[in-house]
Parts: sequence; structure tokens; C-alpha cells
Amino acid sequence: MSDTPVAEKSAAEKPAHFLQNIIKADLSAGQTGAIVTRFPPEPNGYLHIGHAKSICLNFGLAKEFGGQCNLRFDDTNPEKESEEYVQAIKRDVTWLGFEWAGDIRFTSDYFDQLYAWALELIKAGKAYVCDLSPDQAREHRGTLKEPGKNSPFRDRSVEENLALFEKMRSGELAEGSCSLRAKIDMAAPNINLRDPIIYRIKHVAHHHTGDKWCIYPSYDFAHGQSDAIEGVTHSICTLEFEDHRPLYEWFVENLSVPATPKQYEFARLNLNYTVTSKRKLLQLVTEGHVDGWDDPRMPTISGMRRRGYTPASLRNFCERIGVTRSDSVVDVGMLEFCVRDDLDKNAPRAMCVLRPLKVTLTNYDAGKVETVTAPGHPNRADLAERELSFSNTIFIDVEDFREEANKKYKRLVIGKRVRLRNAYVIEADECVKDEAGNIVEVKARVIEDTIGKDPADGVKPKGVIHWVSDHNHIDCDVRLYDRLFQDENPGAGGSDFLQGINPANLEVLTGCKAEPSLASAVAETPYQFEREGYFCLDATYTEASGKPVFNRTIGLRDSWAKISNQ
RNA sequence: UGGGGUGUAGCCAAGCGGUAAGGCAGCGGGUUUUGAUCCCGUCAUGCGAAGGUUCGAAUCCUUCCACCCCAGCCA
Repeated sequence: MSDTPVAEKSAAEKPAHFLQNIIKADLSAGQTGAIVTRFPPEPNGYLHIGHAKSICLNFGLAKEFGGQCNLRFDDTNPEKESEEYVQAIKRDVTWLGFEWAGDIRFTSDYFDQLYAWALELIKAGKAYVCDLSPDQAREHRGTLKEPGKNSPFRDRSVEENLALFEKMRSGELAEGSCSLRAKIDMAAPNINLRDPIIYRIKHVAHHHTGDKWCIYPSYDFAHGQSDAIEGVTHSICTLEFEDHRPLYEWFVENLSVPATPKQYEFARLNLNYTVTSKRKLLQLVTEGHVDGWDDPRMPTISGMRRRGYTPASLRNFCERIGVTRSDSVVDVGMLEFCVRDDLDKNAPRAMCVLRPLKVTLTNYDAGKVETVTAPGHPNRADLAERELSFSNTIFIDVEDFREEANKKYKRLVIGKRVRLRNAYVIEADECVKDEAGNIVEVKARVIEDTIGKDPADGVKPKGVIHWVSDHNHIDCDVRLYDRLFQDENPGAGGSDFLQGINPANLEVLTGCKAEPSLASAVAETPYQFEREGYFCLDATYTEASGKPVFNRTIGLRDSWAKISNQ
């Protein structure tokens, strides 16, 4: 699946989006040689589905146009960042199927150069050390409608600024006591141009540079220059950075950078019934609403991987939703379609009875065991067949038996026949109940010579159900995941997004019975449990419980649910 | 008129002056040893609104409306 056994549709017929058009134009105008893009996450959390869109875009564009895409950690704020996140991000990008050009890059690798450029700005009279406190700086900044006021420290001499900046660097000054600002225009209608802070004091160790620095460049001062250092031609980010573009360009124009990268913005991905803000995801983890960043209910890449989503399905999803500049909210149904689409084509089939009901086949010899073979996939001859043991005691799902039912119900009913998938047709005679009236066993008969053929008497079964034999099966637990949120837009209108959590987002089933082929299941590799959905062995819970635990990736499309609910 | 953006079906999205692609969802039907898959059909007299230009406008012009982003020493 991750390596696309069934080819992903080529994008040949898909119309080009605006970034592809821009690149085509740049290329044909000789505007650029091979393009260079970059995926620049800050290592302050785990990657989620929204990042997947950015990853597919940046790496996809580089691949499509024969260029390269770098992986750069935008690590300018050590307070929130950590090595754990760096490792998780690398793993996720790789898992998604992408390979970055050369070594991993860190913005912090450029701190020396960035510092030199700050000096350059000071010497050119284009930056100054400002002693305003954060609160005072805010007051001077003005508002959205009113211009700001110049800082009283704006006209310090180059020499004084140089000396002060050196004091900032050497650690003599306290955090917040001053900052380095670019001297642009306090009356600019674009607030980002009102003398933005480009270096601040943080007496914090950095996960990558250790204690070397106690001043750190801001995002704005680091990003464009880092792009220039790496020769990035097309620096693609999300719409909220649109207002930063003039500043991005200001630095590129006013500094002796080796290249002139250009910034382009696209609309970030929004998915209904889920949240993708790092703050909210972090809260779900820290408050224990889920079991961790890789909980299968999380929209993180690691969560989706553990859930059984495949790299190809995620890539296909990102391809289908398109790339535009208009805000939109994609229906999760679209994601679910892509997951099912890939899994249906590639997942081997197996049978697993989630809620077992014993069926005794009264006309089948008690000691007899027959081996029946079943295809690995209904239309994939390349997937290995599996062997099933058929005996006189089997299990079917409680949902697949009723004492009586109308014609719409195509499963086992007393006096009626049903096909056991890959095996015999059986007919139910009676059921046994406990004192509480619960059905605990069904007694049925096997219709002779019906493996691979219809009953000789011409009475065909109405439906097909799955089963597992008592003689040979494995016991397992199954976790049925549903959407984490029941609200389409959790937290809408300023409400607490946690109120939108779906209380039924997980149902743990114990005592499930799976066919023997599942004993060799490998974690995170998908199976279709026929008539139930797609499942994969969990990567974490297995060892703890002693029994294998299967995660439901997603159920099959279920038109029966519509019929039975009406 | 603070600045910057965006409006095409329930959702995503093509279209760039020649008479509204495609996908998801939905609906109807067919095949089927998975109520799955697959296949067929159907789904905008309409492009945020109103005017205007034109033989012809989603595409050009004007005005208006709605929504999103920006006032971290976060990214």
C-alpha cells in the first residue's frame, strides 16, 4: 500500500493548480533553473493531516518539475521545541513516502550567518536595539487602524547599537529588557512592517545548538534568508503569512543574501469533524482525552499510521483536494473515501467475528475437520490464498442471526438458508436461549455439497455471512474507532472544542475470534475483515494484553445501515 | 475606504470572452459467495448581489455584500 501495488492514478488529466502554473511559467521564461522547495516545520509538535498537504505539495512539486525539496526544521524558538519532535517529524515524512534532498537542515545551522546579517543591517542604519518592554512596544505599535509611534531608541548610533547588540549576544542582558528591531516604518498600514523585532533574548538552551546562543532570530528574520541560503526558488507557505511577504522581501532586498527566493501562499487544509491546531492537539494529549500523539483517533500522521491509514491514501487525498487560495473546509468523507479506495484495492481479506454467536451444525460429524481455501482478495490473484478449517461448531456474528425477519434481512433466520462465506450453505433450525432470554446458540444444518456451488434443490441462500470455526481460530480484541468529534466544527463560535468530542469515539471489543491467517498479521499493515471493515494489528497494545489487538481503520460503506435505520 | 485576501452545487474544484470539467456525498438501476468492490444513469438555465460593456459574460467594468487573516520579544 505504501508502495502502491496498484498504481496511483497519474495526475496527467488533472488540471494544473496555480502553483504549478507559476512554476511552469518561471521555468519556460528561464526565470529559474531546477526549482527548489522546502518543507519547514517547527519541531514543536507532531505532524498532522494539514502538514501532509504541505508535504505532498512541496515534495510533489519538486518531483514533478525535476527539482529538489529540502526538509528544514524552523527551530528559532527553543522554548517550545525538542528533539523528540524532530525525530517524529522525520519518521512521518519518510513514512509518507518522501525523500528530502541532501541532509536535514536546521534554521539553527544558519544562526552565525543570520547574526552576521543582523550586524549588516545595524551597520547600514536599518536596525536598532530597542529598550522598550514588550508592553511598551505593543503600545507604540499602534492598532489596526491607527499608525504606531517611533520608539525613543530608534535613532541610536550605529556604534551604540553594535555595542548593545553585542551585550544582548553575550548574555549580559535580561530577557525582555531589549530587542533588535528592523527600522522600517512605524506608520505602515501593514503592521508587520512597523519595525518588527528580529532578535530577542532568550536564556534558554536550544535542542540543536545547546548553550551557544541566548539571542534568537524571529521567524521573519530567519525564514527568507534561510530560503536564500538553501537556494529555495519557491517558498510555499499558508495564507496567514501573506502579510509577511513584504517583510520577507524587505530582508531579501536589504541583505547580501545569495539568492532571491519568492514566497507563495496557499490555503491551509481544514477538515470537518476534526481539529488541526497544535494547541488543541497538544491539549487532547496532555489532558488525556486520547492516549498520546499517535492515538489512532488523532489526526496526526502518526495516529493515522497506527490506525491503519496508508501513505498512498493520504497522498491521494492531498492530490484530490487541490491547491487554491480560497479558504475551505474539506469533508472528512473525502479522506475516508481515499482510505477505503486504497484499502479495498490492496488489503488482503480475512474473516473475524466481532461479537461471536455459537452455531452448532447438527448434521456435521463432531470430529470432522475440513480445510477450505479462500482467495486473498476477490480480484487480486497475486494475493495469497488462505486456508480455513471447517468443523461442526462455528461462530457467526450476533448481528447475523434473527429468529425471524422480513425479506430485507439477508442473513441467517430460522427456517432459512445463508451462505457461509467461502464454505457451505447452512439452514437454521432453532436457537437456544439463556434464562434472560438471550440467544446463546443456534442449531443449524449444513446443506450438502454446497462449497463453490448452489444447493442441488435449487433453494438459493439470500445472503452471505462470515464465520470462524471453533476448531481453529485466534482470540483477539478489537478496537472500533469512530470520529473523535461529533461536532462538525469543534470549538465553533468560541465554544470549548472539547465539548464536541464524540463520546462514542472508541468501542473496545473483547473475545473476538479471527481466522488463523491473522496470527501472522504485522502491525499497521491492513486487512479487510470481510463485511466489517479494514483493520490492522495495533503497534502498541499487543504486548500488554497478551492477545492481539486489532484497530478498525474504517468500516466498509454500509448501505444496510440506511435500510435498517429507516 | 487600516492593510491583505477569498467568494462556482451539500463539500472540494476546473474554467481566464464563445454558451458551466472532474471528484466526494446523494439519488435510481445492474453485476456480485463481502448489504463491499465494480458498472450504468442522475444531480448548477446557474457562477456572492445588482447594474453596465458585448452579437455573446462565471470570465471585462462599476457599485455593493459576505467571509477569512493581521496589533507575540510564536511560527
